[in-house]
Amino acid sequence: MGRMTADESAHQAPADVAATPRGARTMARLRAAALEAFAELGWQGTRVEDIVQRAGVSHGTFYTYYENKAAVLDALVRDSQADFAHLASDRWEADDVRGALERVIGGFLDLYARDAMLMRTWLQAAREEKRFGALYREARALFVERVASNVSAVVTASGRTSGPPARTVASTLVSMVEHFAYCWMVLGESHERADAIASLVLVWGAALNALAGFEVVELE
Amino acid sequence: MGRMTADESAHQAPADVAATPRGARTMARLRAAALEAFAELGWQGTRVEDIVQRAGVSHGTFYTYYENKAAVLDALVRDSQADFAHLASDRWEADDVRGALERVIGGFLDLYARDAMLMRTWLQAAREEKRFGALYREARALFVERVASNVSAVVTASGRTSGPPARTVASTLVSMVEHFAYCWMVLGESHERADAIASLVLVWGAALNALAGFEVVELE
Amino acid sequence: MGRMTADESAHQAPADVAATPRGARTMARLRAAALEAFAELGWQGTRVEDIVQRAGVSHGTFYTYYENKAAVLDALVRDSQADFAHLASDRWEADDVRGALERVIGGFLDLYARDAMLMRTWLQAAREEKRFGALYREARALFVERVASNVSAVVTASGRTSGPPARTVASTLVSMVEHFAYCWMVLGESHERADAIASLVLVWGAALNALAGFEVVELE
Amino acid sequence: MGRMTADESAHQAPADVAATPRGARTMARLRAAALEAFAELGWQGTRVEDIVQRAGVSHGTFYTYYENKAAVLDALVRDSQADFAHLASDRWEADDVRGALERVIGGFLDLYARDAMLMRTWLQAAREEKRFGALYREARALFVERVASNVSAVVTASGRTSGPPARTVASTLVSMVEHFAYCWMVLGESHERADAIASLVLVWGAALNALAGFEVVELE
DNA sequence: CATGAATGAGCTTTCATTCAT
DNA sequence: AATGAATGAAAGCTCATTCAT
Repeated sequence: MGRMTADESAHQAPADVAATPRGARTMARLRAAALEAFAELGWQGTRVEDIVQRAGVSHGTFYTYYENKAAVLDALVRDSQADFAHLASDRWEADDVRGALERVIGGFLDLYARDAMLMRTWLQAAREEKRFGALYREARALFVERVASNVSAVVTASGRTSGPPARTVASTLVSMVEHFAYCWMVLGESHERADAIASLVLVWGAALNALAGFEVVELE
Repeated sequence: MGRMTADESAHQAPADVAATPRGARTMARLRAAALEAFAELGWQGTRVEDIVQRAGVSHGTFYTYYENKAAVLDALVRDSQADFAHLASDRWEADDVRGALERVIGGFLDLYARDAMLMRTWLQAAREEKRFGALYREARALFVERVASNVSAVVTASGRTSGPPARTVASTLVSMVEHFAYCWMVLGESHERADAIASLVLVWGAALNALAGFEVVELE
Repeated sequence: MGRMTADESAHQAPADVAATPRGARTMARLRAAALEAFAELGWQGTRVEDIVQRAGVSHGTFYTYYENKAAVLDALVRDSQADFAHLASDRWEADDVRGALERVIGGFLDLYARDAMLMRTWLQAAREEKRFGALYREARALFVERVASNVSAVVTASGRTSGPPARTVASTLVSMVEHFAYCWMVLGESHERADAIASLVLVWGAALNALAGFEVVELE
Repeated sequence: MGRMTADESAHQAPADVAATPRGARTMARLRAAALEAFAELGWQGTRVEDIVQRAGVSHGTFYTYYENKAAVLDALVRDSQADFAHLASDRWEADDVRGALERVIGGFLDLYARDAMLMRTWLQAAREEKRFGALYREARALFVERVASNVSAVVTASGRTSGPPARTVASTLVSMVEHFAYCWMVLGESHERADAIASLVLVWGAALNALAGFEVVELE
């Protein structure tokens, strides 16, 4: 979901610090250590000290590569979001909407599972640092817009014109997947993967069918 | 949604400090000042200093009434959640499921609108303070459980037995309303109230119909 | 010499922190401790820690009264400069120019002796902090301007019109007294007070006589 | 003015690093870069990083040539002061004292103008680093002593014996020229070169005449 | 009940200097 | 000779909380 603006990526470390293999190795260790620390201690709770300890480097070295802990998180989130963005860009083929739903929802949940700790950290940071809040809104907006455009296509094809705006519907559907994933994988609500996908596909499918006025998505 | 546990309410101010009218007035001013400060500065950004300044009392006075800023937020959230809990406890009558959906969804959005700044603060705090995280999970669990029980009743009445578990479906539906409300009223995503309710009722209704296998909720 | 501008005094502690006698006492101790620390350790060498240790208060207390070490120095310098400013404002009476010179030069040297360590600190700070550099230029400009105006009066009375501008002459004379005092009392150059005054008065007097074309200042 | 003591020059780079043409070039670039950096950023404000960037060499290379930034400044100041020392060593011929004054004062101002940024840096450094403070006092002492000896000669020739000691008078006169030059060329006080020389020669000349008791220096 | 001065632990960031390559 | 990654000490400032008045 989304992509950095120039401003947001402005705080990256100079490209040349990792020019040597040694530098690249240290940078990678700092990244991994940061992820680990964020997972264990949370965004707030993580001090630069916690990162460098896990990376096994000195305090000062951190600042050779990242301006501050926000810069490391930024780098981590940017990579993760690139993968999410792929999902959003898929078009739903009219003859296999169900398949499209399964792919986008399943893919989303899988990525979320992979990056759950990162998502948690990002959302923690987003509550307090404008930078990450804006990034979140931007990433979400992209997702909502792509879903809205697919929903629109389905409804238009069906000939229906009434009903709530596709953007609002898309916003509710995206909210559902996103927050469900958060509650499941970050807060620890207990669910089976198969049930989760079945539920989400059922709700999305039923909603699309209702909007279209006939069975666009096979639910049985 | 939810209710304090003994442990969480343990840090209330001594009952007697607010016994006098003067004490009660000071306490009320601190509450109002805290809400205002949280809204303006966020959970992190609010210092005890910011609260007492707005309340027009001295620094030390704060601690006469509340143990720390978490205690004020706790009190504010507790009151707000009592209202949310009412919504969750409604049973959906079989002959007017649509009406029930509209009441619970509409009521939720109205309460959320009233307390949007408080919700924001609470969620900020929940990301970093165990106390509020637990409170959030508890409140949410209550809601999910009540919705699951209503969904179950609808499905059972229809005679269907297959499909995803009611608890998982309920979790997705509750996630949808809750996060949509957050994105709309806290993050500032732009929506019309009527469209919002229409969308949410449509999705919930369609999902219930799909689960039940026939039109439990009239959608036209 | 000179007076604070609004901007320069902007960083003063809030007036009310020293409202109580206890607060006033602490503030005075911090001032005295700062002066002592500056004298011993120099501007650069003095850490807030050095000040609070000498004052016998905790680190945090310092920041209740002063924003940083520059703010204490500002306060100290402001008071000192008020005294210097008095000297500069004297008009030289035509019938006792020598007396006027002795008063202004002697007075300057006495004040400088009293505040030598403060002057040293101020000048150290002025080399690196714009705030104090500007303050110094301002204080000096006031002095030069007053001297120039007195020199002008003497020359005009004499009927002479040629010669270098009074402002330039005043600048050289003020430089002489000021830097001589610095080298003597700060750098430790060895001089007798009587010789110092005799030399300075001799040079100023001779210069005035030369400008006026006859003996305005009696030198024998 | 002045010359290094063994101790102060002890920290020179090993003689052989600049033995090769390449080494000599790098060293020269570091010198020039340092001067530039000091002028732009001040003594405090200049980091080794700022110097090597301007010189286009790596961080580590700096330490091949100079022990630290003080060592570069030391080298720069040493060269500059050699030129000042020439001025001080001139004897004033009895039949052209005015010419001697014009040469020494004019020469001083010209050198000061050429090296104003270096003087500023040196004086900044002198306020905080003993090494440069001592160097300054030494350079100044030499100047004062030479002037005192010339003043003495003039007075002795005149037959006068009373009056303040030549050393004290010389100290005031040297202070005047030096600090006037600083205020003019470093602090930016506005003066015309001709007026500056006229004023300074007038004051020195008048002082000498007063000491001698007759017109040693023609002032009209 | 109210006041507000005092405390001090805690985290961030900078940069001179070293040294393995 | 040159490189540049790594080091780590050092200092500033904030703010929740206490407690004497």
